[in-house]
Amino acid sequence: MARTRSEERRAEILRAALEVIAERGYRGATLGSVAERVGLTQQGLLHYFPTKEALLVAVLEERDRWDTSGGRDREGWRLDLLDSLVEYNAMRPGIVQTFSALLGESVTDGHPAREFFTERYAQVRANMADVLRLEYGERLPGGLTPERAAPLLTAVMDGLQYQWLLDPAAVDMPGAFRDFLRLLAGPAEA
Amino acid sequence: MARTRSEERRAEILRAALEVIAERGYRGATLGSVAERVGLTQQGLLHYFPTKEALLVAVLEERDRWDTSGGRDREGWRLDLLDSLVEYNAMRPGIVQTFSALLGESVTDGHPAREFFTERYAQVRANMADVLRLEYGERLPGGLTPERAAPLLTAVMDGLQYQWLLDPAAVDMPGAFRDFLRLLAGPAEA
DNA sequence: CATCACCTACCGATCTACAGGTAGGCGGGT
DNA sequence: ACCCGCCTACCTGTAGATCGGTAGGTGATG
Repeated sequence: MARTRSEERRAEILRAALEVIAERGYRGATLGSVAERVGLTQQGLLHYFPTKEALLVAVLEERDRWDTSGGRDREGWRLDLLDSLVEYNAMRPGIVQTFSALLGESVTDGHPAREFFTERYAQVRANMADVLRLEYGERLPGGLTPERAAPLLTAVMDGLQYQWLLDPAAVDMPGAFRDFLRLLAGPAEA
Repeated sequence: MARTRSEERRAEILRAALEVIAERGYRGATLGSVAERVGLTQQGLLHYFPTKEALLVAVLEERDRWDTSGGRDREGWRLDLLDSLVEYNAMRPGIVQTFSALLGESVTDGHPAREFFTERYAQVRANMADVLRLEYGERLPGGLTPERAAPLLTAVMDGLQYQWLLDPAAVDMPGAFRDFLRLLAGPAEA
C-alpha cells in the first residue's frame, strides 16, 4: 500500500528509460537524458539505479513481469488473445520500438540484454507451441507440428514489427498477422 | 583493370567495418577499432572515409550492390533461390549479424540507416510479391494475394534470423523457412 | 636529367564533447 | 538525530573530428 515516493520515482524513471531507449537504443541512451526527463540530474538517477546496466536490467524485468501477467492464461497466451496482442502493440509504437531496438542490439557481442532475449525466445517458442497444441492438437491444419510452427509465429510477429516501425503506412501489421494465422489454420474446409 | 591500391584499401576497410558492426552495432563501433583491423590509425581511416557516417553509407551501398547482382534474376529473386539464399545466410552469421544489428538500430530516431532500410523493405516486399505472382498468379494456394503474402515472407526471414542469431542450436533456420514456404504453397493437393 | 609542383597516403598531436561513475555534502521529513 | 533523496563538484575514459605535417611518387619542364 501507499507506494512509497521512492517506488513511484523508480517507476517514473523506468518509463522514461523506456522512452529514451526507444529513441536511441541502449547504447545510444544516456543516463543524463533519462534523468532529465524525470527532472533529476544524472547522479540523482544513479541514486536509484547504481549503473546504466542495472537500469536496463530493471527495464527488462519489468517487461517480463508485464507479459507474465496480462494477456496470459496461467502458462501462456490464448490464441485469440495473440491477435489482440498484436493490435495492442500496433497502438503502442513506443514499447514496440524499445524492444525492437533492444533485440537488434542484443545480437551483438557481449550485450547485456543478450541472455535475456535468448531465454525469452526459448520461452516464447515453448508457449506458442503449447497454445497451438491446445488449439489444434499434434498437427495443425496447415500440416505443421506445434513445435515447427512456433518459431514461425514468433518470427512473423517480430519481423512485421520492424517493417511496421520503419514505415507504418506500408504495412498493416494486425491484418498481416491475421493472414498468417489463417495460413496456419490451413484450408478452411469450406 | 588493375584495381588501384586505393580501391583495395577501401574494400579492406569495408570488410573490417562489416565485422566490427556485427560485433558492436553501428553506434558501438569505433573508427579506431575498424582502423586497427586493417593496420591503420583512426586518422588514416578518415582519409578514405571522411566521417563515420560516410563509412556506414559505403557499407550499405555495397550491400545494395551485392544483392542487386547475385541471386537475382533481372527484376527479382526466383522463388527456388530464396530457399538457397536462406541457406546461404545460415552459413554467414557475420553478415546476417551485421544487418540484423543495423536493422534493429535503424528504428531509432534519426538513425543514418533508417531511410536505407525503409526503402529497402519497400523494394523487397515488391520483389517478393513479383516472385510470388510469377509462381502462383493472383492468388496463392494458401489463399493470399502476392501483396499480402510478401510482408509475411519478409517478416519470417528477418524474424528467424534473430532467433537463430540468439541461439543457433535452437532454431533450424532453413528448415523453418521451408516450412513457411510450404504453408504458402498451401494444401499439397495430394 | 634534374628540379619544381603537386598529389596520394598516411600519422601525431590535439580539440571538443560527452559519458559513466565516485565522493561528499546538504536539506527536510520522521 | 538520523537517514533518505538528491545535488555539486569532479575524475577518467573515449569517441569523432581537425590540423598540420611527412614521405613517397608522378609528371611536366627547363
